[in-house]
Amino acid sequence: MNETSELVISDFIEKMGLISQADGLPRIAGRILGALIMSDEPFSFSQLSELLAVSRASVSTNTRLLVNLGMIERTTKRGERQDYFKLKENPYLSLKQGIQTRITHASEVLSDTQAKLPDELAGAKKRLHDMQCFYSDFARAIKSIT
Amino acid sequence: MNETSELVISDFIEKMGLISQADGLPRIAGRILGALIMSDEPFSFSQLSELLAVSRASVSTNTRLLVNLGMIERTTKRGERQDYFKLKENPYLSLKQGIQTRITHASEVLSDTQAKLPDELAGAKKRLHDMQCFYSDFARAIKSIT
DNA sequence: TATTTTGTTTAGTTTATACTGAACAATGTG
DNA sequence: CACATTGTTCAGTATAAACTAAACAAAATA
Repeated sequence: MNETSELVISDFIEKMGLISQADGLPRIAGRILGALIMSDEPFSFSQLSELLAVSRASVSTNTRLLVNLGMIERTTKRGERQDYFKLKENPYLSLKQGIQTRITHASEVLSDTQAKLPDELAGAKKRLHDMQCFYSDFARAIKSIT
Repeated sequence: MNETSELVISDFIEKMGLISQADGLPRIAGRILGALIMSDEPFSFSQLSELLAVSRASVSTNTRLLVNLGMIERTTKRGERQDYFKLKENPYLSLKQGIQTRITHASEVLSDTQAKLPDELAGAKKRLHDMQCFYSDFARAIKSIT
């Protein structure tokens, strides 16, 4: 591993932190993800803490978050007491599902409201309907991704 | 307008605030959007401030945000000094574009990093590639929405 | 010109949340 | 058993963002 590569990698890790933040996840979660994407071997709990220069508490909470999201998984090594972490096979599947959940919820709010309104409020019902169409198209498009 | 409808409407406005928040926008922006969706007539600046019980400053910043996002537009009325606001014709188009921008940015980070890495790091390049595939599929799916 | 209306901007407050340090429990090791 | 290692939890701090009040500028009105 030469110096240039190391720079590219640490750069990528930081950028993943920012992307993560833009998606509403903690910056550290993104950095952990970035580190695991770049590594063939699983990272140990303390390795992550050192590499990213963050507290063990943050490693604990953010790895759990990513595990719950289904993006990484906890592994072990023979003769080792530490927890290890690696990318899951299809890390983006659950990311997709998370987005779907949010869209579905919005879509429900829209159709519920539409149903509750009297027919006199035709304009509002129309606008709600349009918006819901957009959301269901959106949901369908995402569902189509393999 | 009967009482039940008013309740449904104020309920919807609050829910739009929460949805907006989940999408990374200010709660008040969502509430403004909700109010405009429900109303056939444009709302004036001060009407929004009163209806939603928020400061004029918040109305100013959040309406501007929504105008910049292309979701609402500023209008006027003959003989009136106040600004008015109403939903744009296709409010979701630009919402879609915003998502596309974010995805495109992430995709670029991934391909840039991939390009910079030496071929020895085949595993990392593979994982970057997989992730980028997901993002470009995602972008394509969204682009397909009318 | 003085006053009111209107929207913007800025400085400060409030609120939410990311993050840390330290205490802790569980488990392994000598 | 004493001690070290490891991950979690909790209380507190730091940070970022939403929101407000008040000062402000621009324009209409009197």
